[in-house]
Amino acid sequence: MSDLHQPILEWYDEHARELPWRGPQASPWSVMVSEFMLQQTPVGRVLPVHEEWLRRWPTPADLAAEPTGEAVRAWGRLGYPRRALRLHAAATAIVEQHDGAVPSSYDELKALPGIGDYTAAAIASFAYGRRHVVLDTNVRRVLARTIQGVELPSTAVTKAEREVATEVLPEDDATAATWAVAVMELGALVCTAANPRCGACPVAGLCAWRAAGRPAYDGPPRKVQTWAGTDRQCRGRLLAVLRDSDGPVHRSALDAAWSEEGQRIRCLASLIEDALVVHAGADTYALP
DNA sequence: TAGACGTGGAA
DNA sequence: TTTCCAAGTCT
Repeated sequence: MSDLHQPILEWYDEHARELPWRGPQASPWSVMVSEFMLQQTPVGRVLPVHEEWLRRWPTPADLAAEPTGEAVRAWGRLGYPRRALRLHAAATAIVEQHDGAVPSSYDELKALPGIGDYTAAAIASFAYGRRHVVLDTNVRRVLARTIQGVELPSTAVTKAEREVATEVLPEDDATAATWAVAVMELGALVCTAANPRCGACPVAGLCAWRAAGRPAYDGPPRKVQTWAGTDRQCRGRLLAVLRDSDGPVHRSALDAAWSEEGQRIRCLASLIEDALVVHAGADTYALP
């Protein structure tokens, strides 16, 4: 048993946030919806949307029965709206292939649209108490610091990194599942990327990075996301017009949302290609 | 495997 | 004001 286990498990027991997708009352579907929404989106912005989704669509079948456009609209401003499409597609697959119940195995989950390694492990672990290596950015950062002694993990998950995560995973399913969420929570609340609160950390005394004097990140430059003027910004503007409209909108409304014509046309075409937008009629567009 | 893919809050 | 980035996935 790793020396990290007990302090982190005890810390989690005392400091864990109460979130609607946690605890015994949360359904696997609630967990699944939260995991989709939390992919690259902060908890605070997910909270109200998740509540609305679970109220409106308490089961996968409820969502699957809706047009995909309703999922896109209800996604609101969470960002990366293709996640709404994939969640809808996953719900449809669950109805057709799993009798409407969120599957419990990693392999079955991984086969669903929008579910990669992290999300499959997270749902299996958090919703069903299975033992899995749950390797998200928080866990990677905590292990990079406490064990490897570096400020931040590499860009991509390495084999060695996964081996370390496997080695520190508790043996039994229940403890492994709690461990997974506990390490994530520690990374989210204490061992944060920018200003870690080592004074509040239960394993500060065991941390290799702290012992080394908290050396600054010394790896390849991390890519900076440009934003202004990008296709992503343009697509976001166009989709927002449709999302905020009850029905189809005329082309002129989209023209007003983005002045650069070539880019606007290209982005509208890509939104249609992605099935986030449909050509509703002569010069009118709508959510699918 | 590097790049595309939204959004808004914090420093 | 600008930069960074938050529970990733897909191609």
